Amino acid sequence: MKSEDFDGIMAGLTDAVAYAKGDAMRGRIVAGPDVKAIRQATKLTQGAFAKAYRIPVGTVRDWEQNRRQPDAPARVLLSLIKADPAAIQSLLDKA
Amino acid sequence: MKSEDFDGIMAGLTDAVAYAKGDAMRGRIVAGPDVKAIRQATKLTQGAFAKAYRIPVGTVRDWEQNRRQPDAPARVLLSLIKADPAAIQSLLDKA
DNA sequence: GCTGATTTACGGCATTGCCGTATAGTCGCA
DNA sequence: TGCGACTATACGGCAATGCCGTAAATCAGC
Repeated sequence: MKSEDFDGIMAGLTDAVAYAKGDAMRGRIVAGPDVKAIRQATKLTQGAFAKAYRIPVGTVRDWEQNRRQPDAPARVLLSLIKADPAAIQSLLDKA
Repeated sequence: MKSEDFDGIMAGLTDAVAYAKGDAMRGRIVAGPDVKAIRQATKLTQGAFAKAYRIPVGTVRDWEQNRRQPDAPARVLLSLIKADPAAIQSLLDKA
């Protein structure tokens, strides 16, 4: 198991504990798309991801920190990126 | 020339007049994506378009009426749809 | 002329988009 | 060990959008 996996598990545990305490502080337990996971799947930094898909960095940050929930159109875009990151990128470059 | 063309020309003229009068009422002269055009290229109604691409109808309406400017993530989605409507749809169905 | 479907037009509130900046963690290097 | 560069987290804050609802207008077919 890789070290990132551990981080993921810890995050999950932290959420579980927060949930048990009735403390929603860290974020919604069951929520929208996991932007961080989608981005990490592309192996890009927040900055690179933002540029690649033409989204303001600040917005990506808000999503990853669960400060803001991506709205409907944004969720569609994210699911497209998740489904086929490369295809979306090339489509974007050509456009 | 088709009748729709006339409508387009009229809209253009109306904008030009508004612009000359310094009256921005009707909308930005040079503006964001022409959502209506993008949708019509798919030959779908607002309702069908909304469902197909998982965007709330109300949002599509606001865009077409120039009441709201699609934000950055939405613009990306729209340009993807414009670039390859079919590809995006199938990607969405599979997701 | 009437009817159903599509679109336009608006009111309105909660929520997000987006920017800026300060703090913290990581890594390689002198 | 300490510095600089890079990446990510945290958060303040305002303008603007997302999204819903509904009434009026326009359109297509009977």
